[in-house]
Amino acid sequence: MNIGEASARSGLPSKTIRYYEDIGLIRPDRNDNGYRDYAVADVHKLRFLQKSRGLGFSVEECRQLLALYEDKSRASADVKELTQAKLTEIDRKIRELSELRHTLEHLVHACHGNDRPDCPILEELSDEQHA
Amino acid sequence: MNIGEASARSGLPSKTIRYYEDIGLIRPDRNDNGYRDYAVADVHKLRFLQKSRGLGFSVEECRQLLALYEDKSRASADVKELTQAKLTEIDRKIRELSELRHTLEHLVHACHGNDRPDCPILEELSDEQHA
DNA sequence: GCTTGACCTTCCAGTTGCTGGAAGGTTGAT
DNA sequence: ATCAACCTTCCAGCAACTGGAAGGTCAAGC
Repeated sequence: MNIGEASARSGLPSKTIRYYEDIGLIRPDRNDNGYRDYAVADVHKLRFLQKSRGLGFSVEECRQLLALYEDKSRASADVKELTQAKLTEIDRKIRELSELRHTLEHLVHACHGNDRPDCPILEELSDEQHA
Repeated sequence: MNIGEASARSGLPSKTIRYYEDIGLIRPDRNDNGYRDYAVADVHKLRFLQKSRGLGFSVEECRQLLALYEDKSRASADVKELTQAKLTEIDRKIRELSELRHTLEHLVHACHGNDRPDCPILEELSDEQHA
């Protein structure tokens, strides 16, 4: 499929997809006319990239995550260690998002308007992290 | 407190903290010697920024989130709408992180080495998102 | 009191990760 | 055949830092 369809299916702008090719994250085929030709597997990788980038992983981290999937020898200790590190990071992010969610809910439901600055939202958030 | 301590307490590099001041996210006092002087509340904001940036929110989104906290009139419909939008976004991020976590666990425990490319990890991830 | 080292300051340049636009080729429909 | 809607490369610009130079401040030790 052409880049336009890959874009539509992955949720990434064509520009970004070409950029990801530039930096070696994906390697689509080329048609005789010079157009890029994306396989379904490429779209899966692009969706994966779209999500992991949106979740605050750097491009290099995304490269590692993709490598985890592609690495033939991913049963190795190295790969398991890296994966475990990423799992820990993901758990932390989930925890932080839950805290952020709690904070915003608190803002909407509990602190409507006039009880600030007694409303110690950011303090709470910080304290939780300190603990 | 000086920027060094604010950095240590917030987890943000001093460089980044100065940058956040440049773009108007925080406004620390200045001592007579010209040094920036951070209050505890500033550190809370910085921690907040450190987290929300790491969770994939843009600086502009972080500015909105901070504004939600600071806005005197945050009981207004506008603010509630924005907050609700952010809550939806946070829920999506949490869901995506959970999927990513599932994928990685699958990589470590189920697909050790030789059962690829039958192991349809990215396909799964994509399908879940399609649904 | 003077030096040393660890702070702090500003400013400017470089990097990462896109993003927009120009200039031009391809394709499919009218 | 021409028109719109694709695609191509290339180059410039923006967002969000990041590093380094050049220099001021401060507390400790001699």
